[in-house]
Amino acid sequence: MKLTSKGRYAVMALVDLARFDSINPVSLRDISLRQGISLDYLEQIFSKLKKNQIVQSIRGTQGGYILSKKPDEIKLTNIFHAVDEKVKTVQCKKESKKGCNGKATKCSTHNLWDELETHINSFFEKKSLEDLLKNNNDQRI
Amino acid sequence: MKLTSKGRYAVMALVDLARFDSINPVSLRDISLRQGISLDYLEQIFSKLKKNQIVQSIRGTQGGYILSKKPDEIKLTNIFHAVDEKVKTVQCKKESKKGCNGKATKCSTHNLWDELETHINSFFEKKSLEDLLKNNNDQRI
DNA sequence: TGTATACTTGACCATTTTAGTCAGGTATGT
DNA sequence: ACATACCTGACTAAAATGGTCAAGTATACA
Repeated sequence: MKLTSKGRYAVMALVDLARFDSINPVSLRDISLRQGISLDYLEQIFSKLKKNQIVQSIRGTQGGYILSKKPDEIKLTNIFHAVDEKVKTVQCKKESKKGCNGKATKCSTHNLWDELETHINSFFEKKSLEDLLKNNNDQRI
Repeated sequence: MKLTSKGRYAVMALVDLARFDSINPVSLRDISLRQGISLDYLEQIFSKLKKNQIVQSIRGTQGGYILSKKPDEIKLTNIFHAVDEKVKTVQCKKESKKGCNGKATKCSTHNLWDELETHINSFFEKKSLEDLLKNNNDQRI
């Protein structure tokens, strides 16, 4: 299962963006400084967020990024998906002829991981950027 | 967050054990053959399961391992904890003087990971080995 | 008492993933 | 034209993963 800093950074950056993009586009440089995330790494992340239509870019001086949708329309599941944070627990290779671990049948834990993924995904599908914004109103950075 | 093959193997091995240990102790060799898990790796895993009182070992010929408790008393959370599968999503270092990412305050996603961990743990706390046994009655290996 | 079985421990290692860095671009507002 | 800021791809150090290998120790049983 993958749930690492990349996903966390993506969420942090978008929360930052959501707070400031109503006036001007927000440059990655600003996000980098405010959130303490490497600029180069942010660029990689935003490249993916853009491909997935979560943000829009505006080039040139005073350029930057803005959200493509309203914060309540951006679910965490969208964000994680965009940056390749797969909520995939363990690989019981699905499409090989063999079942899990080379056996002819499913391993005894196969269904378990399916259930777990559903459980986790339901969490991320409910949560939106908007929810996180509310949550952090009194925790100014 | 970590949820990898080690945890999956531990669960698979214990399901195997639960099915066969009522008659004789089950040797790791048998589990290795039935489940397709390396014997050497199983030994590492069972060393930890033993330290955490999930299994007991019986040495010598005809020796092997047996469960320390009944399958319905062994929750998945116990198993994962034993083999160091921490359901720890991302490190926002808790006890450092600095907050997350070197900032003075919590990062905007800090609470999120706490909630997620709670969400996942509640899943594992409900599930027991017994549940998995039932689930696999008609999926003989 | 010898021997096979099976647990026990610790060191080691190849591969993959992670979390970036680096070096160049290109586009655009002023 | 020039500063700003996006854009892209290659590269990499460090850590985690998923094991292997070697050398034991304990016990049952013939």
